Formats: sequence, structure tokens, C-alpha cells
Amino acid sequence: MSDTENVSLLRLREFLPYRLSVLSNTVSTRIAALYDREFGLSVWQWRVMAVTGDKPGISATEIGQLTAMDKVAVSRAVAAMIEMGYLERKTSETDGRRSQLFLTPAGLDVYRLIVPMALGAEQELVSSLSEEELKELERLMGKLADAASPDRPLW
Amino acid sequence: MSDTENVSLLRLREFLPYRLSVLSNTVSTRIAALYDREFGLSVWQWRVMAVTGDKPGISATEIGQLTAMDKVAVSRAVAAMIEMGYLERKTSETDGRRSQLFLTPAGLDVYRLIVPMALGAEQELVSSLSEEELKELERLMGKLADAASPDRPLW
DNA sequence: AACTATTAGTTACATATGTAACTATTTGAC
DNA sequence: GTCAAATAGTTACATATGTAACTAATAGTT
Repeated sequence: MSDTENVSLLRLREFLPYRLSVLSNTVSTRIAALYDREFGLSVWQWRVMAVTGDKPGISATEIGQLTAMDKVAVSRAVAAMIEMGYLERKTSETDGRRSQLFLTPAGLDVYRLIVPMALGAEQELVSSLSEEELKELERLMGKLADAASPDRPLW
Repeated sequence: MSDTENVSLLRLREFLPYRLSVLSNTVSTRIAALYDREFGLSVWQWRVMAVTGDKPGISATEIGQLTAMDKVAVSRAVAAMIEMGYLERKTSETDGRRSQLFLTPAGLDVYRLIVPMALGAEQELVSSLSEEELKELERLMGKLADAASPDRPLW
């Protein structure tokens, strides 16, 4: 019997939640470094910019739904971006609670630069995969996402 | 021309880094809820337990390498787990800087319960995938991880 | 119209995390 | 052996994040 035997109960590096977490962090960290370096934006701020550029006049609540951010995170990102001069807020005329958010001209400038940069980084990232592999990866991630969905029976 | 047209520059929900992040968070949050509810462990503490159970006498630095945690995070997780009575620290006899970490009997009890629970949760998660799909997912994640590796040419 | 419940968003507080500075020990050059 | 550099780990401080409480406005009920 070897004195170096090692019958692991679980190997962390093969544990899917761990692998997912490390991969996601690696990818996020590298891309976030780009946003931050070029425009001083955090990941949350980038998300807000992405959806506001896509849907001008969107409300904070809607941003939360589209970006998987909670309302406090949205509120903070929006406040910071207004401060930076990238976002403008108007209060809805039909509902005084609701805000309508727009990119300012300066924000639009950043948007038009950051989107190609983000897509380019994504492209670089997936360039190691074939078209079919990418499709398959996305399909499998979708299945996992369904399986992990919070409104499923608990484990 | 439709007034509902929407020619997006980028759809966040189809942006791979975003999808990865959301998926990873969903999975982590659900599994972390189990560790926390049953044993009061955070994700970081669970990682430390997993590798210490696997390699008794491991040092904090080695834990960091095996768990993708930085040394401060390891230090904090270890301190908390000693406090909880799950970990024991001895100073290496050959190197006074190095600590050697071991699960206490109580920690070992938790380890023997938490590992099957973690594997069960993982199993539940991937049960929607076939054997081949899982293998393929892992292979593709590996390729992505290589592509995103920090010691690659910058984008 | 008055009252309650709901919704949108912000603020406050507690906790978590990252970065840098620090202590203790060891290693290597001389 | 002495000293500078490197290494293991901790501590301190600043910032980020999550939860709950809060304010303001609207909607629904009577």
C-alpha cells in the first residue's frame, strides 16, 4: 500500500460550480480591466450602459431585470454614472416614482467605443472555439442555467 | 418603418461574459445556501475545507494555489474556521513561516457530510445533461479558460 | 375622497473583499 | 556569520456589496 495514496472524496478542480466560478471570474476580471482602464467603468456600470444604450428611457427597475442586478446595485451604478456625466435622469410624466434614463452625449460617445471593444474581447475569447462549439457551449450553458434556476425544487 | 425597431449594438443577454457571470452566480448562490444553512460555511470556507480534507497538513499558500483564492482570503477563511473549531494549525518544524493545517475531528465530521452534499447538488445540477454533453461542456469550458488565461497576450 | 397596500428608488448600516503595508522567518550572497 | 532579498502569513484601511429600513408616489378598495 503506497504511502502517497490519496483517495479524494472530492476534487475541487473537477467540481463544476468551482470551475464555473473560476472561469467566470477570470473572464470578468480581464474584460473589466478594459472597461475600467479605458473609461473608468465598473462591470455594473458597463451593464447599465449596455442596456441604456440599447433602450433609451429605460427605468431602473427594468435595468435590474435585464442585467440581473438588484435595485440597490442599479441605483448605485446609475448615481455614479450621472456623477460621471454619462447618464441623465428624467422623472416619468405618467408615474412620478419612475425614472427614465438616457445616455448623455458623452455617455453615447463612450457607448459607441465600448461596445465594439466588448464585442472584440468576446470575439477574442471565443476565437478558440469553432462556430459549432460556441453554439453548443451556449446551448449547454442554457440547460445548466435552467437546472440551477432559483424557482426550482430545492436540492 | 416600424416604430418598435431596435437595432442593438450589443445584446447583453447574449454576451458571453455576462452569461457566464449570471450562470456562475446562480449556481454558486444556490449551493452556497446549502453550505451556509447546514454548516455555517461560506464558499471560501468550503473551498478550504475541501482541499484540507483532501490534503491534510497543507499550507495556506498551497490552499491558495488549489482554490484560486488569494492569500488574504485564505488567511481569513482559515482564521474563521479555527474559531469555529473545524481547523487546527501547526507550525511547520522545518519552516517557521509555514503553517500546516488539519481538520479537527469536528471539521472531519462536517467534511464527511458536506462532500456528499456538494456532489449531490452537482449531480442534481448536471442531471439535465447527458454524459456526453457534460464531457463536452467541460472540454469547452477548458478551452475558454485557456483563452482567458491571464498570461496571454492582452486584447 | 380616505385608507391601505404596492411599487420605484434611495439611504443606512453591517459585512465582505481587495490592496498595501507590515511582521516573522528563511534563503542566498558575500 | 552578516546582511539584503524573498517568502508565508497577518493586519489595517479603504471600498464594495447585501439586507433592511426608509421616502415618495401610485393603485386599489371602500
